[in-house]
Amino acid sequence: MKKIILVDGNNLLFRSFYATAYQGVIMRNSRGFPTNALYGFINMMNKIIKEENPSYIMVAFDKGKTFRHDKYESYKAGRQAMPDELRLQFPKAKEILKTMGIKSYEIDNYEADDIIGTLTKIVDEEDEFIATIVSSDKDLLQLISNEVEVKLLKQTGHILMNKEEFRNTYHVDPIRMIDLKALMGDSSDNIPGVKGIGEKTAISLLEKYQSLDNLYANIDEIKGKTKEKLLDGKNDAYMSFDLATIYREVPLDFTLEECKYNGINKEEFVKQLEELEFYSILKKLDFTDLELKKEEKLEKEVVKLGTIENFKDKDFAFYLETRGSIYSKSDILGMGLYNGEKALFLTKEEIIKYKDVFTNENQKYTYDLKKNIVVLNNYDVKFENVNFDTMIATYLLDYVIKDDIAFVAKQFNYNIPLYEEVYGSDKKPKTITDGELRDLCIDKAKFIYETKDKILKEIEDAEEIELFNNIEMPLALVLADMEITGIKVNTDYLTSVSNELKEKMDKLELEIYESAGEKFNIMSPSQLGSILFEKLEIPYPKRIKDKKFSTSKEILDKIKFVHPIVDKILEYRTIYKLYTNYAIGLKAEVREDGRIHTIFTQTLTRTGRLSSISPNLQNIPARAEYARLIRKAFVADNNSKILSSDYSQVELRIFAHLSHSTNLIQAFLDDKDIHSKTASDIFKVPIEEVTKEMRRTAKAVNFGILYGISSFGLSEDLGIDITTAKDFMDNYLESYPGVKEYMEEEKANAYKYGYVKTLMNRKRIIEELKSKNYIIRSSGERIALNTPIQGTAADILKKAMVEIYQEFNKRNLKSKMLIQVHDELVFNVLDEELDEVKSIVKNIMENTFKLSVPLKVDIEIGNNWYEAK
DNA sequence: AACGTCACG
DNA sequence: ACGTACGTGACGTTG
Repeated sequence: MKKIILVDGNNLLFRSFYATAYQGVIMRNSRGFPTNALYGFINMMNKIIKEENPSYIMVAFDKGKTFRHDKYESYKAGRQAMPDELRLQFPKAKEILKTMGIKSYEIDNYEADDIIGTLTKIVDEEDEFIATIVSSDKDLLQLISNEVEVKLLKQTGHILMNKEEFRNTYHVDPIRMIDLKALMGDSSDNIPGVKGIGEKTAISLLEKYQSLDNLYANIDEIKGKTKEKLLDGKNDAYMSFDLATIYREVPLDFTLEECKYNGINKEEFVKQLEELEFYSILKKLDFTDLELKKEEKLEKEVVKLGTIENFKDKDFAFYLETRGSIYSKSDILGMGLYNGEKALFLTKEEIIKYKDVFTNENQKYTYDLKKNIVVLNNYDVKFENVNFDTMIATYLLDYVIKDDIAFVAKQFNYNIPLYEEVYGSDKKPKTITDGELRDLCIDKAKFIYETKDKILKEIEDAEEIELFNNIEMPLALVLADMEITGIKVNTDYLTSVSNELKEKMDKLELEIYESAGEKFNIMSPSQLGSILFEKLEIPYPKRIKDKKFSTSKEILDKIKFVHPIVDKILEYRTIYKLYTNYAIGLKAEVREDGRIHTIFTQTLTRTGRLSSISPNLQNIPARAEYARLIRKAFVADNNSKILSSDYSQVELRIFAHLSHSTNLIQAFLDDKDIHSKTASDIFKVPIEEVTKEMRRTAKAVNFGILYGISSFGLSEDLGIDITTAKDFMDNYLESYPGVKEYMEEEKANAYKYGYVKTLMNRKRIIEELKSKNYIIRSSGERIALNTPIQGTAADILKKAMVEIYQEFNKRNLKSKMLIQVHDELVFNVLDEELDEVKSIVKNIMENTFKLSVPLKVDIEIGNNWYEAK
């Protein structure tokens, strides 16, 4: 039996194009040719070859308007014209296939589907071949037969759909995919289907009637609204049936035998990959028999090398090259400098030797200033008058930052090799010569220097210059200081906690094995699933999706009364997490100085928040009382206290301000307990009569508002039914006039401009709103509602941090800001400075930004982080 | 490397 | 009808 692989080429190119284009990123080579679709396409073809080791393979493409367009005007009308960036990549894809030894085929007036349909028809009719179709388009599932299966591509990986699998999923034969589409439609192809009928209804109807024809023949058996919809939509249904039917009589001028896989022309393939500058793909190929040319610069312009003298009285850009993903644990490889005329490479020793150039009066520009400060602090190298950081600037402009300057440079058509291309992976590290290193560092500095004005102009145009100059740039210095300072940790305490936890775990483990009647890996969701739901036969409390049992807390909570093992597993997990992630994990991060130095990533989140890594100090247990004890490990220095200051309900206050809801604003002016006040409003009882339960519910409603509410989400969160959740929401909107209008306006503006802004003009582009997919679009709307709130809160705390830092410096205080946790700041405060610091912090945090409601800050003091809360 | 789970705001 | 809350990071298992 021979097997042929049939690939839907259009589908593959579209997918890989939009995989990155959707984020606003279109990869190009150094000549500006777009390459992102080809990148995914080639990787996918390589993967297919590797997985299938095919003897026969062909790739089909669409060509011209099809007979479907002639017949139905609206066909694919909803689809936007193909972007130029994608269209340009098609001919290249076909060239590459040729080089790969893979037949590609297209014929005027037919789509790739039709070509594949015709070939599988041949496969069905003869006896020699079987076929595997590769695509993410479910339409092709109609071609499944005894001889034909579909590798249905998913976001990651794929599902192999054969006749049996299809029947399991849709409860009808594969050919009924057409009938299914006729009923439910397909928005991406503008196939209307029957209005009001979705997948669920369509499947259940077909399960009963098998086909569209039979359904309409027995239409009188159907009652109610569904019948009405079906009758109203009968024409649409038959038109959709027609559109969804793959045409299987395309006049092909070749045989299956002619789709033989010829094998790759390596030399030519390498040339093509080099032209596209796909060095990472090149590297993965095992072409040891070929002499791989190093990335040859196309007539690379020669940069004049200078001496340190050239940088003593001119503005310049510098880039510090380090090796290692976490800069605080990285090696310094050197630094590139560029001043518009001359370039210079400095070794680590030279950086230290010439450190004065970094503190002189000249304007300086870099990429990731904070990294420079932190890494070189150990060598007493300081930085002054660095007023432009490309990483921060492009972050504010909502470019995609991948912590790698090369990634940003690519978006400005600078072809700097990615970190991984230069240094390889942890597993397969690559070496770099001194010359390569020098050129690389200089290229990076050059990129910073040459794009600075352009980027600054973009910042000004986006009205983000104040945010940039007064908040984000100074904040880098604040964060650098926090990272350098670190927080003192009581390691003995962590050790005793971990011993205690280990004991508990061992005990629980034995009890669980006994209860289960066998040993198994408790932390393996799949093993745990079979123990609970198969061996112990605990009924699974939810509809089973694709054969897999979830063992999430949500599920286990539902069945914990059925079997005593469940509670033990929940407890085991809690303790396990505390043990590995916190007790052991944190201890491993303590440096020689007895302190933990986290890294605050300033350019990662889409909302403007910081994040914290290695370790993450923003998710230290706070909610469960037992777990909170971990906080005792974070202690004050000698003669000091830990001071924690946190904003009370900052996001709801911002929401009150943004929505202009007078009722909400008044509640904050009166300093009411906001959740009780909300409870009193939605349950329509006086505030004194609000019960704990009502307050808890109201709190969830308030969260829902901040996240861009849906009644389903609220009902899931509270474990109530959707109608009740909807009632709560309606009552809320009724009680707070203006809120609904505000939310509608915010969404409308987001659609209009394609982005939203915070009160300090931080901008977030929301690509999701352009999606044709309802789910993605809805998610975009929630983002549009939440980002101004979460982002403004981030803005305000960042502004406060900068002012507090500057005030400490001005007064020569020795107390230090240590940690930021989104609405909380943690300080080490010297005993004699306690009163002064307390008043500075409270005053600045509450007054740094004026809203129509007051900002309220609570301050706690203790010997460790646990006590200061 | 991706997924599941769970810690935080 | 669709399938759902917003923003993160780290761990273990599994393919």
